[in-house]
Amino acid sequence: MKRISESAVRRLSLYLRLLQEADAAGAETISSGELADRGGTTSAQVRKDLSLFGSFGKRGLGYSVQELLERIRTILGLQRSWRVALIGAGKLGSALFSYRDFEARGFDIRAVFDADPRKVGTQWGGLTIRADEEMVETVSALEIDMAIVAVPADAAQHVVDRLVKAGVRGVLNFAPARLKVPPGVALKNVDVTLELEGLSFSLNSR
Amino acid sequence: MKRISESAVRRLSLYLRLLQEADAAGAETISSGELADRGGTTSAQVRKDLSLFGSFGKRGLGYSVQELLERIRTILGLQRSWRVALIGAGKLGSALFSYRDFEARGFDIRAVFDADPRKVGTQWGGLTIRADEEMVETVSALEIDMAIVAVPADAAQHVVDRLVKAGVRGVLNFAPARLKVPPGVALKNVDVTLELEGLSFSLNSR
DNA sequence: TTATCTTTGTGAAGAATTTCACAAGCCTGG
DNA sequence: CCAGGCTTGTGAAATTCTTCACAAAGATAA
Repeated sequence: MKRISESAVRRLSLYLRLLQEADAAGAETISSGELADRGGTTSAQVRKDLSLFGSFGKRGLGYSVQELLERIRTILGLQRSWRVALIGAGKLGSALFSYRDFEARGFDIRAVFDADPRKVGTQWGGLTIRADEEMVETVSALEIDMAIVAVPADAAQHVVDRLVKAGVRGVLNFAPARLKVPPGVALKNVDVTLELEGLSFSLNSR
Repeated sequence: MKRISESAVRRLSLYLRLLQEADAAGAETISSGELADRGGTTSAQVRKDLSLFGSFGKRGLGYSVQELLERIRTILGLQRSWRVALIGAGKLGSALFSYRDFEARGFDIRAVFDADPRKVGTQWGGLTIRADEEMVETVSALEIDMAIVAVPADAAQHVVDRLVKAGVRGVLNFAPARLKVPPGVALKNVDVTLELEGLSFSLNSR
């Protein structure tokens, strides 16, 4: 299959959200133009993105909201739910954990780890925080698919190495560090400082 | 001046971090190849990125770490510090507020707002949480440059409208919503669900 | 000094992504 | 059934981004 660019995937994810809104608003069908307006892109872009995976629309009418929802869910692999581990029970970890929107979208946090012995054993909404040392064993046993890393930068690589050893195949990293993962493991970074610096650049060059 | 792509700016921001690490490790000079290895890109890319702004290196030797640090700081607008408002004193807001790395990088949180009357008046590390209603007045008075929006999706547009009215020129949005801002206001989105869905896509297509 | 090694800066080539533009298809109203 | 109005799907063009490849220049060693 043709290679799909990262930006195309992001946009699909965005369309999914827009479709859910349209669905909640009771829309039966939606056109590429409407999706484009709401998503801040162009109708040609929307159609090209979708055409990478098939032709889902009806000429003259647009796309069935229900059908397109289902199609994009399938494309993104969201028909199933994913087992997620959260590493780091600090403030950020806590914020992410209680952001229960994840669950609604099929990302199911099944385990939480922290390096701090004082936190280990604490209950977080039905889960017991475990020690980092247990990570490899527990993550394997629970068949965790992906992990969210919310630890300090200097601990991140070590954590990721453990996760990889435990068979995790995707990592979402919040630590401001460039992590190394072997091929076959997907890695995404969220770096807030970097975003702020991007804003700084924009504000600076006017 | 030539248009600079967003990806180039992100990479500059990354080089800045790598240079700080190199500096801390005592390096005097660094080559495009070393930067590329550490940053996960290519040496040609590094040189192209830098050449957008001038020629800072010495052939045969590389770049002076100190000088390049300074140059990139200038390019990104980080010689000055920026006045930042944080909107939303929930878990995420709290995590962001205590992430004091921002301050070290010149992003100075000067005001915190929340819609919940029970939180208003609370002290957060020297700052008093203010009511949303005060936003326009206070943000103008404090000459806030940019804002971090950490409120629920359905409140985000309203918040941003207020911020724009108050003269804010950059917004970093954490709410899962597509926000509208007038031209002249920079907007960046951090959307964790979208990143997770990107991972889901990767794991799904193997 | 000269030969060799390294690394930059940059046109030019190549690849990827986005936009254009239009034929073809479907719907509605008459 | 036909005409008019929309909207898709998609080659082709345009644009943007990345990689190549090499001359030029500084460093080093003898």
